[in-house]
Amino acid sequence: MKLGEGVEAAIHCAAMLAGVEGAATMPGAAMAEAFGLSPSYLLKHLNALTASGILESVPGPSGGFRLARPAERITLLDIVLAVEGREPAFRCGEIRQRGPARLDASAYVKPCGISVAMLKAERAYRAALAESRLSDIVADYMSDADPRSVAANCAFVERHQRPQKSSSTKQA
Amino acid sequence: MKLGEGVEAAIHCAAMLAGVEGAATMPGAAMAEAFGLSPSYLLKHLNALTASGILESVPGPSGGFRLARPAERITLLDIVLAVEGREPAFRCGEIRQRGPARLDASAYVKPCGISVAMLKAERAYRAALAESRLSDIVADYMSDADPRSVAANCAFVERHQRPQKSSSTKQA
DNA sequence: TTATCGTGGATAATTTTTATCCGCATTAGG
DNA sequence: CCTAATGCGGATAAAAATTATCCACGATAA
Repeated sequence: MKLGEGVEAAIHCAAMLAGVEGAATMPGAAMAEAFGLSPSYLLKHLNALTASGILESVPGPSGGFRLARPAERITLLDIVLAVEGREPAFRCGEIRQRGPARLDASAYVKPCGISVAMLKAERAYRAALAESRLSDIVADYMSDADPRSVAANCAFVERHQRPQKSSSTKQA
Repeated sequence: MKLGEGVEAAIHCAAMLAGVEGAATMPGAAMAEAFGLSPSYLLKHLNALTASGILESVPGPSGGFRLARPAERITLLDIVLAVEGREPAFRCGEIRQRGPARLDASAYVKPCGISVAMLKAERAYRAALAESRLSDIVADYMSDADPRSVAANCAFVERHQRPQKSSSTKQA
């Protein structure tokens, strides 16, 4: 059982985007630089977040990414599912009916008890992730982390965020 | 996030072994046949269960595998960890300190909040798995599943289990 | 003594993950 | 209008993990 590295990157990016002001955006290349990641591959994950409605993207110069909704309404589960896909980690292959002494299909209408138990545990996992809001992550970071780190991150965001032309959306 | 197919196989095998009487064993080849799996590869997973102390193995003709302790004291977590390894699914790569503006190491003594949140969810997952006992799985199967399936499985176990020479261990 | 079985290592096939690249559409700024 | 910066999507490749097979070996029941 393993989570791809993209999950870590995606969450860090989302947390960083939570720091950009108003409708401003931050280019994917800047975030790749901030975390020492390959820009082209990070874009793949950011695209996944965009496709899931977690991020918004703006093309063109001074384009980039921003959160599609307030950090209060983005959970770690949202991000994990966007990057890793919505399928459960445990996939029942119905090997119970793959043996040589196969019965009629009507003998297997009830779901496999093993699958039920595994999926139940996975619901607990997702429930816990759903309780972690991005805003909590950011708030804890701001209050708990080393002040130097916080300052450095804020400076980075300040330096790389791109204000947007006044569209109808809110402006900081 | 994906679990290997070996987990499903391992749990089904363990559940089947819960049905063998006393100190009797069941050969890996029989279980591979029962579930339509490649015998050589299934053996790998059964070995992992043996190495973790979940199964016992007996070499020689009329050898095979049996549970190393009562099914009441084997949980799904035991099996999942044995097959998938004990490492958490989320591994913090500390990408927060991999950017170009690295700070002193002392700025990163506190664990990354993202990692903390992810690991907390994983503890919930494992706790849920730890509450599923193999004996529960088997009991539910016996009472809920289609009687034809139960009968077929019992017959299979009956046919393939190998009684052991009277060692000091209990005998059915 | 022989045949059956688990053990462990080596190896290969397959799939997934990670990563790179290029052409395209969009758009801010001159 | 032109240019350059940026995201988007697809194709492709490199790397790693998973899945699968095989063989030589030790153990042991018959």
